[in-house]
Amino acid sequence: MADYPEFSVTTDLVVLTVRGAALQVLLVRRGIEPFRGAWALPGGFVLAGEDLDTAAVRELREETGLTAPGGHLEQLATYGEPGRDPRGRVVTVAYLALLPDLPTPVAGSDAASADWVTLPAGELAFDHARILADGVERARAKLEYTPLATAFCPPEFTISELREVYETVWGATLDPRNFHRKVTSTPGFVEPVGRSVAAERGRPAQLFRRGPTRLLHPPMLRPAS
Amino acid sequence: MADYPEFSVTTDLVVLTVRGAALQVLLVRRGIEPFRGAWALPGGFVLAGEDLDTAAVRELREETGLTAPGGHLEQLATYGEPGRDPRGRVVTVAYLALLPDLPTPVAGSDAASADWVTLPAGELAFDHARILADGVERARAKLEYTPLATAFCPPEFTISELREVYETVWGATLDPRNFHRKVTSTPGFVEPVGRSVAAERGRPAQLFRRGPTRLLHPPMLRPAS
DNA sequence: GCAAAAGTGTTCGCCTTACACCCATGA
DNA sequence: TCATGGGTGTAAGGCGAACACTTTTGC
Repeated sequence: MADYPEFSVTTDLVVLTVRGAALQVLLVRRGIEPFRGAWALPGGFVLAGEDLDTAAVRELREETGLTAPGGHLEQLATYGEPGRDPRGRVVTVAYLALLPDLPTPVAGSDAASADWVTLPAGELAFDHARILADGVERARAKLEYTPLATAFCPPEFTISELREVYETVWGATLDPRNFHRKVTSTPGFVEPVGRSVAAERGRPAQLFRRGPTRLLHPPMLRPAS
Repeated sequence: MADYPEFSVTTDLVVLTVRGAALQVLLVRRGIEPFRGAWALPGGFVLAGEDLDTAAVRELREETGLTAPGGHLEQLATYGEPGRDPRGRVVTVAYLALLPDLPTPVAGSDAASADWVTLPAGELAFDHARILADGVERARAKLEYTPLATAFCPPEFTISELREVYETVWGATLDPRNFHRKVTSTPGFVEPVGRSVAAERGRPAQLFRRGPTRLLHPPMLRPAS
């Protein structure tokens, strides 16, 4: 063991949400060098005796004040190119988090300042632009064959809200009628709550909550580019 | 940086191949403690100044003597649970490699001994059984929507050979006629070489090589379980 | 009633499936 | 000529895309 090089290990988070009609990512302004003042993904060093997943959850809570109830957190990929951090040899295990649009704004507790930024998000510190791009691509792909779009929604939601998530993340427009039928006919995707909610205009929409299925059969199909 | 804990980083490889009608994984017998004498995934420590991908390619070459020409190598996932290595805090970046059934047997150059083991592969050192399971699941899923099955085949192959790869990895039987039509009609999946090869019995089969497509439209469908 | 959004019915065409059938070779 | 595997034709059924149509609300 002593013959081999030592690394620092960090977890960085690609935290995505859908607000209005925009896909947004949680970014922090770096308060220290390197890249002081630049936007970066939230994250930090893994502590001794701490699991990688635990570190990611802790960073998410520290940066956003949330524990992702109803949200989703998964490992994305690991980045370890020798020159990627000027401070030394740092390996970053990136995580992807999908959260509903929470009324609580970001409380930058220990970060200099944190904010939601609409994509595309311009220049980022380190290789975070690439990590962000990988996370967005993963999210787009996973909407097809998993019910993870519900992670962007509150616990109870309408089919239209769910459709807006798909349209925002994919940057496409979907037929409301066929989307409704597809979602409600896919076993275990959503379950009716039994109540309705009045919209600003038009017929009230039924409320649904997420179903038990973790994999969609058949998958939702992204329109041809 | 000095305030944060130091880690060792390794790359471990899930190297899969299809031989005969069996899905096999490359395993090594550990020559040193811990887990001396047990089967383990090939791999080793990342060197100073070495990229993670580069380390994976190096380990693959050192353990198998191959540079995976025509094969496939991708990052799988990262495992960093505190107690997973009794020697200390080790984070392992796992890679998945898909290789054709090479005439060259495994040359265990610096490993104690390496061999192909038919799945399922019993007890493994560390948490390698879980890493292996993750790799097999990734391979099964990727055959659906990518042309990676060709990574298990030699540069030129018949449609029947490709079908045997699918059948072996999925553990399912596929209709030869429909499989042939599906593969040859999916744009960019395979390209005809123009030559044929005589089989032991029956009509000679046309040879194909892999096409340029990286994503299958439409995907190959796994039969309902 | 009218506008607007929710939700249903129906048709068309493509793709999968199942399987009949023909082709090319060795014995 | 027969057995065997390679490859094509074709009809039935399922599903997605498109869109007409009905339902339920606010004004």
